[in-house]
Amino acid sequence: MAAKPDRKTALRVLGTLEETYPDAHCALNYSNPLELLVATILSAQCTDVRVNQVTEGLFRRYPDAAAYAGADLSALEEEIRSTGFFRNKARNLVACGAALLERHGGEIPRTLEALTALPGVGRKTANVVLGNAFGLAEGLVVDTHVKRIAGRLGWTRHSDPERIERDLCALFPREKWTQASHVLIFHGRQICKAPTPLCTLCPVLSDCPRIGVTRSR
DNA sequence: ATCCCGAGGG
DNA sequence: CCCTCTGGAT
Repeated sequence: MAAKPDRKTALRVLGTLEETYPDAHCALNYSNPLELLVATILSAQCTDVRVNQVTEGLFRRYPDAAAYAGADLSALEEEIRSTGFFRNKARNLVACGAALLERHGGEIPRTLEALTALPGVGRKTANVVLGNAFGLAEGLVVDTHVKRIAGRLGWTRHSDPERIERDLCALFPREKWTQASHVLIFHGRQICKAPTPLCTLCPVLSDCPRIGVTRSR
């Protein structure tokens, strides 16, 4: 049996990560909820740097939900082509604009349920928007980095992101969820990488179950 | 070849 | 749980 995650240890780890990465923040740094939503939709399998480049011009041409709803699909595809998965993303952005108009008067809804009901918006994107645009996080942002770290630290034994999120929510108080997402993602990108973590540089190595199991450099 | 702050469908 | 969708950087 895997030892169940120790809440006290987990909180200590999180505290250390917060001290180590005081500037950890959302890589898609948009206070406008629509911009954040669009940027996050575009971020699938794409670097945040490229998303920021692409969205820079995009927001001028598509300032609101109506602009996406009425967009020319193939033109939008071309504009976001370099972010990958561009056909899915363009179709979703247009459908999303229409859904925002029909269901929410062109505004961005503020609940997980309403956000995930939008085309192309899953749990991860919804949590990013809720936490960073509204300060109303209903959970943690579980991306590939958070998945990996939660597994390595023994915080979860699940692989399904929804169940991982449940485990992490149980581990940390609600007011820490958004910042926890940021430091975990930052740590995952800089240190606890896949497949080779830079353990010699890791600030929470002494609390990591992988000591003695995994070699690193 | 492998990775990038995923979503939706089988 | 699996698979597909896609381009760009390293």
